[in-house]
Parts: sequence; C-alpha cells; structure tokens
Amino acid sequence: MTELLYYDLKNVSGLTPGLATQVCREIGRRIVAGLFPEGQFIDDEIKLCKRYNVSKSVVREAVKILVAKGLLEVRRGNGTRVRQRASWNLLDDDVLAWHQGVEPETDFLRKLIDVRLMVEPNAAFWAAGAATNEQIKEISKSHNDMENAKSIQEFVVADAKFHRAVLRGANNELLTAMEGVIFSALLSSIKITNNDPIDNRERSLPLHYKILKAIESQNKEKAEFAMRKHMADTYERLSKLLPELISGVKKM
Amino acid sequence: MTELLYYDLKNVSGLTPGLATQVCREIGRRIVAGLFPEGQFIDDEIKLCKRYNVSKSVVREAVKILVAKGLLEVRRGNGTRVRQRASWNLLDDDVLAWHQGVEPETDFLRKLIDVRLMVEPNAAFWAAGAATNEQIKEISKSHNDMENAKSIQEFVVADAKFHRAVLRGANNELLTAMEGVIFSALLSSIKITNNDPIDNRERSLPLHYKILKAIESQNKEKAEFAMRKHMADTYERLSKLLPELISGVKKM
DNA sequence: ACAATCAAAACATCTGATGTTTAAATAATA
DNA sequence: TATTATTTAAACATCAGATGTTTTGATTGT
Repeated sequence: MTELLYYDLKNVSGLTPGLATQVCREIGRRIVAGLFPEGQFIDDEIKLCKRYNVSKSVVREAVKILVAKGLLEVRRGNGTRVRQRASWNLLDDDVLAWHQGVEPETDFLRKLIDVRLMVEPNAAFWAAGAATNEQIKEISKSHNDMENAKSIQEFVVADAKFHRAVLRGANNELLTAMEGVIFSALLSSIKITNNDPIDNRERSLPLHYKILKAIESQNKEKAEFAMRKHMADTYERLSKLLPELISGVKKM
Repeated sequence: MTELLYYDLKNVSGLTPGLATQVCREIGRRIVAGLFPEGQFIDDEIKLCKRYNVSKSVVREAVKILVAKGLLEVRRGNGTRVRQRASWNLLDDDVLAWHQGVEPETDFLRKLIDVRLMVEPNAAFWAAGAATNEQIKEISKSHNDMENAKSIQEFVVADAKFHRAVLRGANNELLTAMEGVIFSALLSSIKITNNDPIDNRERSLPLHYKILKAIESQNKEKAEFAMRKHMADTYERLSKLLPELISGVKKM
C-alpha cells in the first residue's frame, strides 16, 4: 500500500499513533474510498465506540479531526454526515494519503498532474533565484539517489524528494504546503508505469539533470523550461498507457 | 476584523460553534500571530482548562484539531509544542483565516499573490473550456455585483466570489481547494489599497469583464491572458503602495 | 388541518479515576 | 569519575458515567 510510502515521505513516525488517530484514519479511508454517498449519516458516537472498541472521547477526537479536514459535518442533536467532496480539504496530507489506498482514478490523477504543471515550473523558476546552497545540495543529492536507486521504490522516493527540494527552494511556504500533491501524483503514477520502469528512469533522469543544472546556475527561465519539459514528458508517458488521461490537457 | 469576512465567504454559520472550536481558534490565532517561538511548549492540558474555563475533553479536542492542521505537535508524557511554520497546513481555511487577524505581512502577501499568479490564469484557461452554464452564470452574477457594489466590503466580496466562480469552473477540485488563498490575498490587499478604492474599482472592473467574456465565448487563451493581465495589474497597483512587494516577482 | 406539547435520539460538556510514556533526577556501580 | 540503572514527577491517553442541550418527529388537543 502506497499510503505508507506517502507517510514515510512526510516523515510521520512509524510508531503506532494514538487511538483517536487510528480511528480517524479508519473512517477517513472509508470516506475517501467512496463507501458513503455524500450527505450520508455515519454511525452515531455510541455505535462507533462499539465498532472500534474504544471510549467515547476517542471517537469524538477522531471525528473532530475529520471535521477539521472537511470530510465530516456534525450537527448537534441530529447526527454526523459526510460532506460533499467539493468541501474536503483535498490538499491536506492525510486526505491525499488516503487517496493512495483507493484504486487510482484516472480523472483524479489528471487533476493532480494539472496542478503540478501549474506549480512546479514556476517553483523551479523561483528556486533558481532563491534556493540556498543547502537546498541546492538537497536537490543534487536527490538526483544522485535517483541515479543509484536499486529498486523502483527507492527511485520514486528519490524522485519525490527531488521535487520536494525544488519546491522548498522556491522560498514560498505556500508552495511547500503543496508537496503532498506531488507525492500523491508520483505514487499514483508508478502504479500505472510500473510496467516499464526502465523507460521511466532512462527518460526522466536527464530531464532532472537539466533542472538541477539550471537551478545551480541560477538560470530561472531555463529552470522553468526544463521543469515544464519534464512535466510534459511525464504527461505523455502516462497518457500512452492511459489514453483517457489526455482530455482537457493544456498543450505546452 | 477581516477574519469574520473570510468565514462569511466560506459560508461558515455565524452561530456560536462548540467550545472546542472556540478554544481551537483562540490558540490557533495566537500561534499564527507568532506569539510562540517555533518549538515552544504551550501550557499543559490542565492549565489550558483553567485558562479557558473548560473541561479537559474540550481542550483535548481543540488540541487535536490544531494537530490536524499541523500547528501543534503532541508528545505523550512530554508536552505539546508549536511546530515550525514550514509544517503548518498553510492552505487550510482556518489557518489562512487566522492570518487575517495579524498585521498584513508584506512578505506573506507577496507569496499569496505569487500563488494566485500561478494558479488563476490556468484556472481561467480551463474554465473557458469546462465551465457549466450554471458556473458561467455565477461568474457573470459576481461581475454584476461588483458593478453595483455600494461599499468597499460589498465590492471585495463580489470580487472574491468572481474568482471563486472561475476556480470552480475549471472543474478541478484541487483548484477549488485553493480558494482560501484567493480570499486571503484579496482581504489582505484591501487593507492596503483601501485608500484609493475608486481607482481599484475603475481599473479592475473592465479587466474582470474581459475575463468573463473570454470564458463565455470559450476562448481559453484569451481567458488565460485576461486573467494574467488582471493579476499583473493587481500586483502593480499594490507594489506602488508597497515598494518592497516587487522583489522576486516574475515578470509577465 | 394546525398548533402546541412531549419524547427519543444524538451530540456537548463535565468530572474523576486510572494507565503509559517521557525526561530528568537520583542512586548504584565499574 | 563516568556510566548505567532506578526512581519519580509531569504530562498525555483512555475509560466510564453522569448530566445538559438541540433537533426531529410523533403525539395530542383544538
């Protein structure tokens, strides 16, 4: 399950979290998986207590978290219902992570990539002007890890870290807050491109190298262009395997 | 306080929320306002109970929400500390709303606008291709409301709804999830441009009109260009009042 | 039919007891 | 002396149960 990989990338401690977090994830995954129609009432507190064998306070804390993430709506005296998907905090790390448990939906993946396409070339542009030496080193290191990766998983993790490092280099914490979109898109993508991983590495490594070099030399336009090129390539490679992906995509 | 305006735009019921939510906001505002250095421990549960005169369960639920938004980190047996700003869910609606209570920081406003500049022209592009009649009507209505606004506040609300409608029209729920960025940027901006509201309206109305018309006629490139023009104008107008805003901005 | 009343369901809050974990202080040992 | 083991206090985690408030819908009386 790539949900765990997602959490690894977010440096979430692998230790068992509290019961509230566990119950929250359990319910959250079900909601994201679409097991409840929008607006449907979930079980009341007492039933949830029995189902998960925990006390009421644990259930209440779990529900509060899901409300905070926009997935649930609690109405006193009435019940707790699932909010419509449009109201979910889709950029929240947990919500994105829970999507990893679901069969990858082409439509959602396209939207993720569309956002990457909007954000990352600009991030590269700014990173070329603003990244600290520390941050550039991190980009470089990630690129190195991609080269030396001994498994698909290692490669993807290094890839994710490369893009995260670029985002961070842009010196805009609002962009950094979007790194989950990148992780989510990458992890969903490999489920599809897993078939030809060699092609994946061979094609994307030189593209990453160009991004790295452009940022190192502080050439903003070049960095933006290189990233856009990389994004376009990713798109193309995916849409070969998923023809329906192409619809509505902006051309370069 | 524009925090209330923000919540109005998000259709949050004006009724008094539960105690947990109130305590959460109280603490959240303090954290966002920078009253605690990163990593600082906040009061323990018992002290918080006394300070806000609520029971432990209320405090625990409030803290859980703040953890969910990335502002706090709880370590069992140790204490609860404020996480570094880089870990906050800055795209969360509450976190953005709480920023409204703080003296507008030029640097953060610049970052908000930078994100708008990345996202909105593309949103307009897609909206021109994907918006439903319903959504186009909403854009048109908002434009109308801007024309007929009788106060600065009414104008800003209509402005925000215009941009929200465009975002929604793009048919990408990840973009919709970013509407908070737009609200936040707009509300912060008026604190600065409040001085010359006439100039604001006179200049931005025709720009909005062009966006509307381009989307109505499904001309994607034109819609994108019009939005980019509008963004650039906003930037220029703001940077006249705030010279330090211009640094690092990408030229059109 | 209509309106007032009542009752059940469900969330909200409070209280207090007990368990676990962490970090630091203390004691024991090599 | 330096290191390791033990103890203890602080702080969070969980549970149980009592009581209050709100909403919805059923009941009842006009």
